Amino acid sequence: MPFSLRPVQALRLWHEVTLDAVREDDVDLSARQMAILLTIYLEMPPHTVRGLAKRLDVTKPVITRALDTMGSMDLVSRRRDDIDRRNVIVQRTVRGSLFLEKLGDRIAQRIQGLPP
Amino acid sequence: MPFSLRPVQALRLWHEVTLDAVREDDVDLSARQMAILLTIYLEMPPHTVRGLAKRLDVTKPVITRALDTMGSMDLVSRRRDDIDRRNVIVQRTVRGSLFLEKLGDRIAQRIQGLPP
DNA sequence: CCTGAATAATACGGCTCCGAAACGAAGGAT
DNA sequence: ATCCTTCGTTTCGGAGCCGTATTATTCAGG
Repeated sequence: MPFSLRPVQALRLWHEVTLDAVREDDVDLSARQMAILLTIYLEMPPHTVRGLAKRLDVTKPVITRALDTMGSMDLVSRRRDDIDRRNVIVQRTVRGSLFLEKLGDRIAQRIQGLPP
Repeated sequence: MPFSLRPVQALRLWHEVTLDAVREDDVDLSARQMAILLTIYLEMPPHTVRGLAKRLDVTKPVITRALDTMGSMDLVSRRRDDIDRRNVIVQRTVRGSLFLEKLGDRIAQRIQGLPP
């Protein structure tokens, strides 16, 4: 039996999780940055700038800048591809893993508390 | 029986919804802006700058700036409180309602498609 | 080699956003 | 009328981010 949720309940879930994140995290990521981060951590590697740009349907500089910012926050890291040195491989970090782990726990916890 | 979800499944849900939003919407809201918008639309009015700042645990200029930006996007509107003219009342707009309605539908739809 | 394609990064002008501090307008108390 | 508080906004220097266009590096094919 699939779990279903009215849109307004879904919005409340989103609201609670977002509110928690704003209050407890020091980082304030945009939707684009969050999408990039989640793609890197959830989808099959390798991740390149071009691939991410295509996946999100945004321009490449958007990805480069987001990686600059999140790299300086130590949420992701970059290295050159040794096989094709034009490519940049985007990699996970310990801090990024912890950040998303916390987010996942928050969402799961909030879903648990929803009306049946 | 409460619906439960592993954190990694919860993250996948978040990922899919965020990815949809990035690809289909022209607006790219930060977590703070989204939290403000959802608070305005889901919680009991009236909403003031000070109240929102307290709710999100951020400074007042953060709220003012976010309202500037989202106001120019026609996602929210402001008017003076006639009773206490120091206050500013934050109000919903048609476009904001449509935006969040779309988001709620997206989340509900993605939850439906999750493994049981 | 040399040329052309592909990749990521950068330059640009313009806008948003930051936290801390100062500001003006309005209300409350006496 | 005069303080004092409250509220939202603005200012400041510094930083991030936008899309478009350009650059540098690398690869692939003749």
